Amino acid sequence: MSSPVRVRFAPSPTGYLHIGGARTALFNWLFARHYGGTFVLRVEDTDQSRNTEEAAAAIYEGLRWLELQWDEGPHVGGDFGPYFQSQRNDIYERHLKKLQNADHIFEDKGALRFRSPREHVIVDDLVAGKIDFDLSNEQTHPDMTIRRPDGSWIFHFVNVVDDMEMKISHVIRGEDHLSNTPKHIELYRALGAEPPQFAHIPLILNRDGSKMSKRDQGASVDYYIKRGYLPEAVRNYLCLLGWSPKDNREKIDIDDIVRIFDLNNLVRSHATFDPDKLHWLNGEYAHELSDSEFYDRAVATLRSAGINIDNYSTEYVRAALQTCKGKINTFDELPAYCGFYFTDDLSYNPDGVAKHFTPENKSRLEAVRDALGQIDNFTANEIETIMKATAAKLGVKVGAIVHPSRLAVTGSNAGPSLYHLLEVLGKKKVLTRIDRALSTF
RNA sequence: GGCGCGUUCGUCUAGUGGUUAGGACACAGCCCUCUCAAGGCUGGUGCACGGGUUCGACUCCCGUACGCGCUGCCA
Repeated sequence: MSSPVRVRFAPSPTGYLHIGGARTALFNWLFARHYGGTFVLRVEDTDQSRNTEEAAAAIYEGLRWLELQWDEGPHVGGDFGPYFQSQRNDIYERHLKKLQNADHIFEDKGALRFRSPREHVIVDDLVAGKIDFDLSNEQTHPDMTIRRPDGSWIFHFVNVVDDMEMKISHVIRGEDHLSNTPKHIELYRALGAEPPQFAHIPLILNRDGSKMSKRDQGASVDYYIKRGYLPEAVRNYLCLLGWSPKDNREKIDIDDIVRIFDLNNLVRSHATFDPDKLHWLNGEYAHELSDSEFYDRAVATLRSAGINIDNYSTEYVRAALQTCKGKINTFDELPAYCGFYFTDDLSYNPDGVAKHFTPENKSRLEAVRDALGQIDNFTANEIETIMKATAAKLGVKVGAIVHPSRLAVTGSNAGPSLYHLLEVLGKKKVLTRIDRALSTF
């Protein structure tokens, strides 16, 4: 690569960061990092909406969350600003003048249009390959508008001017722009500039094959932030959509990806977003969080779920959460998983009641209560020993008393290790809960 | 309609003329086990279709079908 690598992510401030946009940003970022280039963030707010900063905030937040730090752009500045199109009017005027002087522009009912040279344009795309577009027919390829009668600019023109002015070397964007590219190339040429290299990456679709749009659940990065997904996991998953390390790895360190990422090995077909795989991958990351990382995230999740953990000692909360570590894939599963630690007002799972709160289990549960009541040193080890001994005495498998016990104490059929959760709850609470359950039989 | 791009298990993908078509998610079964997970093992499902080219096509060419995109004074 002869000229320095400069790429950009150029979203319009819509108030949210689309998951597809996030991947576009990610691929730009990866490419820049791989080649030691510059990643520019430019806000395409040509429609002059008043709340640009507010609407762009979600984009900043999403990019920061994914740790896709931009080298130039809003908040960080740079030598090619301003980085908001709404502030670059004089630049557009200047280039418009150039085009007008060269007779490339004509007026049409107050709007300005660019007169196409009407030739074939070859797009040599890094992903899609060489494509020949025939723009010679005016009927099928009308001259594009570049400015509205009210003076506002059309995307195609400002996008090209900005990429040119900002010395963008590679335009990496969604494939929905592929068909626009020959028109853009005409503009570059008319402005006397060499077009950048183009790389059009395939789109991300929904399960049903439709394009992911704002309305679709999970189409916004914000969705994953709110649900307590891990940014490394989401970022990793996004990398796997349209790109592959080709060695069967799925969970890959971002530094490794930076090392091997390139544009010429991108997949050319569209990808379907698979929430299940993301969920799994998030679990892979969640399971290897350190104890303190897990604790911090868990506490934040419980707080925002409205679970009152402040009535409990730090020691208790810490011990409770420790029994959940490695058991959940995403943090939004946590409140339901461990809520029983933080309330005495349990409701019993109906299926579980039907299955485990049976007449024959009543005496077993009573036996469990009595046995647990005998324990002085109420630890998981001791509890396990006693439970097994009790089962043996009753002549049943330990599972036969574990299930009703779990239901009695947590209200659920699934959860953390029973012996450990009993220890955390403490003898007093455990006995109270078993008695309460017994009274419902 | 025109133009462009695409099509390998349900999904993400590996594969660039000769492979038992590999991996992952999901799914099913088994093992382990105090539940649920995790982990281990096993299993099923795939080259859109039709023509070529070739000794030989998932791989190359041409069509068809289907999908998606563009065709805006949206970005």
